[in-house]
Amino acid sequence: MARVYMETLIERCVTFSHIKQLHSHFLTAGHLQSSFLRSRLLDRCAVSPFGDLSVAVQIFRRIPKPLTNDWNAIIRGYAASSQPSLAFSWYRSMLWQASSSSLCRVDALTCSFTLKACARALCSSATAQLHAQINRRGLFADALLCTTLLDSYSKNGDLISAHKLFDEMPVRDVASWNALIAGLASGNKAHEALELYKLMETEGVGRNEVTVVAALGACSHLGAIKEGENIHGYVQDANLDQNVFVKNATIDMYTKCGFVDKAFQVFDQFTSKKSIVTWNTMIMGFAVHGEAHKALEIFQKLEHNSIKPDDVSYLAALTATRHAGLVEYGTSIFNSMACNGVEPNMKHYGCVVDLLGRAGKLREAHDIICSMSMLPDPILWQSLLGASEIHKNVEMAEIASKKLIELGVNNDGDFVLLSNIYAAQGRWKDVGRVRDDMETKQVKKIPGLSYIEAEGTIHKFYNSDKSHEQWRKIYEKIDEIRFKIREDGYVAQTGLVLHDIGEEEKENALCYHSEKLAVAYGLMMVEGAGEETPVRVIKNLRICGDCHVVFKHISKIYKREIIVRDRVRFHRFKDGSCSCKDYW
DNA sequence: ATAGGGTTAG
Repeated sequence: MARVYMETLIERCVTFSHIKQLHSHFLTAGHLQSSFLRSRLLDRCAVSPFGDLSVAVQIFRRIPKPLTNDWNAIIRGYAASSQPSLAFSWYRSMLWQASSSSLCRVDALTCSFTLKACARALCSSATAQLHAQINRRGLFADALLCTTLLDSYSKNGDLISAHKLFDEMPVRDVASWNALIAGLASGNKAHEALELYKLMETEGVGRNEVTVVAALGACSHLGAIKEGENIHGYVQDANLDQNVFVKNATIDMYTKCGFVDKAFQVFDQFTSKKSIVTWNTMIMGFAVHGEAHKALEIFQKLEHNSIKPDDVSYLAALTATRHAGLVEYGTSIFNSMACNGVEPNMKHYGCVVDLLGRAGKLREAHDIICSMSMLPDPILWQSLLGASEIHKNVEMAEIASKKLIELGVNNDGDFVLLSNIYAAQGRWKDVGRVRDDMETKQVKKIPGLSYIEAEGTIHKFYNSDKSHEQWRKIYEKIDEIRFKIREDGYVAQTGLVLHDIGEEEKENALCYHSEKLAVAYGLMMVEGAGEETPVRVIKNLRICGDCHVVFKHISKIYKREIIVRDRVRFHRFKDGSCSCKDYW
């Protein structure tokens, strides 16, 4: 039989039994002598979803003198497997073999597959070694291979090397740009990602679906709605909007920028096939905006559309109940997971512990942590500690703190919470002890940071920050706000201040919080704009309780909607109340 | 000939 025909047969294998039949046929017909057909079959067996890597390895072992492509098939299989790091040992064996045989040599594909393994196994040292190999073997001009290398640097978080490589690459195409933009967007360099995206536009480099997905992701991170809208506009102009990845990224962008209704509009008008991620993104979108009923309605629609919810769907639904305090609903969802074939993971536990704890069921939350079959991670105890603070339960707080100390967690927030609980009861001696602990343990403090987009740039504020060029005006604005909200009945939440100092000093310690500075600046900037323009602020930590009260007053007195994205959810202040209904 | 870049998550 002709080789071309056999090749077609390999391509037509869609079950494992096809592969096995073909393999036996090859054996009897002597086709395994043909290195071309052999490596094609090996590749199919090693990487296709219905294949079997261990069988591929068995076949490989029986090859007396494996050639380059036989090795490549196995390395490719391991790179795509659940143990990508095993690809490295195969790569090393191949290198060794190649040094003593003229039948196999490390080529561009070998490097490409091994780099894929580096990206998946998060191994930056191997990435650098491969980089050296690529240079030594004169493969640097290969644009595809260089992009794979760039991607591996990106995924390993080495954005400096990724960027340097990008600058040095002799040939770049759209995929090279995409790899770097995606790396920057997910590596806490979303701003640079958008800069690069805009550079693509000005340099006239063609953008595609992958480009806009990465750029939209950067907007989601930043909450950069203006740029997000621009990209969405481009998506529509360039007819990229029927791609499901693009849709999902767009929905997520509108959600994370605070416009969940707009996100739903995009979701609702999406006529081509939704993926499970589309559904999950929308459920999570409503969940973090506190719209639990809409989130859960969509969660139930999964069933009506005969779509099996996955682990993220459950997490999103649990998140919805968590932010709305729907304890019974949440518990029943949690308990139904295992029956529906989805085992709860650490994040599901995190959600449920928070749900119960926040609702004041501290004992139940504690018991769930203790009943877990896996080792509970520190976040669960942190969550219980946070709930203990809300419900002023010293005993449970001490249990949780003790666990955290045992686990060697040195997070300033935990110490602050504990000291908060003592402070709320006037136990200043205990407060002092916790403070001393913080000193001796050299706990690192994450500073609160809020930022706001105005006139196309991002303005950042820390607590009591005076670095903004308009800081005097901002502080004057805060004085004005304080005066007006006092008339509206505001009383400072001085119980939130940790130090044993006078009331007036406590109030002063609160009033220049980063989120207040950002909101005050935002109010100044939208003064001329219509009432429908909200002030949108993003904070890296959770919003402070006093700021929460203040923003409710502001939204009423200044007739201005304020949208705050904190570390875990959105707060929308309107007409004197917040979308979280004071439950957070 | 065979290879590269993408979405949701406490």
